[in-house]
Amino acid sequence: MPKRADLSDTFCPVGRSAELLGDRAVLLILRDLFFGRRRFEAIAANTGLGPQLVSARLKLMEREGVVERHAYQERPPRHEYRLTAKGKDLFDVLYAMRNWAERWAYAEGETGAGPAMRYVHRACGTDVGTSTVCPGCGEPLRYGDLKGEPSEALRAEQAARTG
Amino acid sequence: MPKRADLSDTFCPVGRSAELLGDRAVLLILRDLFFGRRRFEAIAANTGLGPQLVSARLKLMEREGVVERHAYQERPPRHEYRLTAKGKDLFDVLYAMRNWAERWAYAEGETGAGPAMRYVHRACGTDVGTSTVCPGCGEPLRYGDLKGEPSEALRAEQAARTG
DNA sequence: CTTGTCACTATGATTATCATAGTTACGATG
DNA sequence: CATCGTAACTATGATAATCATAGTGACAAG
Repeated sequence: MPKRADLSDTFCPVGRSAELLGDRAVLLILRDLFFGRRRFEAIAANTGLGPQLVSARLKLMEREGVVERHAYQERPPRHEYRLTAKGKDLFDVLYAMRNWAERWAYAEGETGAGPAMRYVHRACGTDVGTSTVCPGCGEPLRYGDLKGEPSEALRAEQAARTG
Repeated sequence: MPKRADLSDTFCPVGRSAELLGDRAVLLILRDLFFGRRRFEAIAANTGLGPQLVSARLKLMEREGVVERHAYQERPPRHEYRLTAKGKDLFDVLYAMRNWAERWAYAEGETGAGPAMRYVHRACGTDVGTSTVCPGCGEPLRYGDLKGEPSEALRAEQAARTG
């Protein structure tokens, strides 16, 4: 491809987000980071992306300020990647994607009974379904408010990928 | 590229969404459709994408059931593209992207005073800022509840692109 | 001193994307 | 009736991103 058009200076907010988020690899890496996977190899294994692509995208995300590279030990040198505040604030986007998929992207009963990924509001214990506001207590849902529990099908799939 | 890994059968909901939404062109086309642009040429002009790419993505989106091709006149044959219910339900994703960008992707005062795109809750007239719940009346915000008003900077940019 | 782990980098084949130009179907203008 | 204009595309060739696979550097353990 010739260099794709740059959207980083458009005044449209969706355009600016699309520069970073309009990329499969970035979305998958973000998903893993939100899920608590911080190490390079773990992300590469679970996403199924090649190490070159993971490396390139993590560098991009670091430049964009959504992740931070952090040494968790010196000898041998080992690093992990953490979401910054700007990165954590992408939770709403990923959660909206999840909600949409749960509503539209599965065949009847494909994940057994219930959603592929169940979320419970920590504060009140309510299963939030696919709402942006807790159906129990009415509070808007933010990053950290929810406890996710993967369905049996999803757990099995992840186990197969990560060995 | 070699054929990229297929995510349409993963059990992860973010993965399933990423298959469609992890693509700049799809996001830009969705943005335009939400904004009321339904004609092929209008979308191509405003997004800046080539007609080949717009054509390919609209076909993909039709296969995925998020848009419908609709003839609005017979002679000469003219078509427009409309969001289906499944497509309209992507509003939360685009809105979350917009909110994130408004909070993080602009330099101080870059769009003048206020956001690049202002949204007002139709039901109560409150400026919703970057919330998912109306700060005035507390209602969750859905597609159709909001009236968008582009900033002067954004209006000028769009006018320049669409001639 | 060989094997193993983590975090990458290098290489080559394949394919998506862009810019530009061309096509089809018609209506309107001169 | 020949040309111009518009909408909605399709065709072509150059360029660049992606994938699979293999390899590197730093260390630790056996």
